[in-house]
Amino acid sequence: MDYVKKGAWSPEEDQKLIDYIMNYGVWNWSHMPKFAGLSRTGKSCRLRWINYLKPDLKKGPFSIEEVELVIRMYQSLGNKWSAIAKELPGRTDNEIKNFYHTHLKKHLGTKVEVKPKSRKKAKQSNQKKPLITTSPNIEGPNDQSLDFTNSSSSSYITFDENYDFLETSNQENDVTSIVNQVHDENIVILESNPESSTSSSSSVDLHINDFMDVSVHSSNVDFWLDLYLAADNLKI
DNA sequence: AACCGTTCCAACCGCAAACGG
DNA sequence: CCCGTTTGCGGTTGGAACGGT
Repeated sequence: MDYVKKGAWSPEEDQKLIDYIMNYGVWNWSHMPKFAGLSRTGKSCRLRWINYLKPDLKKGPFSIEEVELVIRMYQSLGNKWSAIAKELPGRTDNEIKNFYHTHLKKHLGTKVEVKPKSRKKAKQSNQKKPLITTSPNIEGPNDQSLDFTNSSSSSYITFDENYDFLETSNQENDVTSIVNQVHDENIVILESNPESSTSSSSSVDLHINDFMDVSVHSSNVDFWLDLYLAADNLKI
């Protein structure tokens, strides 16, 4: 049985694959490695070409529009990565899947953590306030707010002078119509009224721990997206 | 500087669908 | 149809890079 190389591709292998496909095109993945002078399986060659070498691939971080599209399509299609990829030219199913698992999965529908830049500083300063310093949406002189107005819909969470929860608002998801509120020293759990005008049920958990991490749980995509965009803008 | 835990992504694997003789 | 082969898909993982101690 012939030796078959596995693992990371070398630049030389990449060049052989590119040269071969540019000259002869793709005709049969399982036979072509031999002709291209590659000790790889056809499967490996196909994957390398589709996910990394194809000239029309878009490289670099996902744009806000792409992130939004991935989130919305995942909501409607689930883990149909290839179907989602068809809507994002230049992005591969593997790339979208990786992006989802590394950046979105831990947040979407479960939890968003907006962390302070330095836990040490937060602890030293001994200040019980969120370390997010976007232009505060001031409701009163002593209020502190997390402001998400830099995305299309306005959302904010407001704290009073003791950094206790005051209110949260979202243009599309009116969580101010709260029917249930559980509040202990660290956690505020809010549940919006499922009977309210918005069709999507939602809940928001606000968690403030000793280091002033702020975590928001939401099953609402729009609300989550606001948080994602805010955090992204702040490079948190 | 060394170590260790975490994050991220390229690439693998197994399986299913599609193809074609 | 049937069956062997090829292609495509989604889940998983190995290891490099990074950050914290």
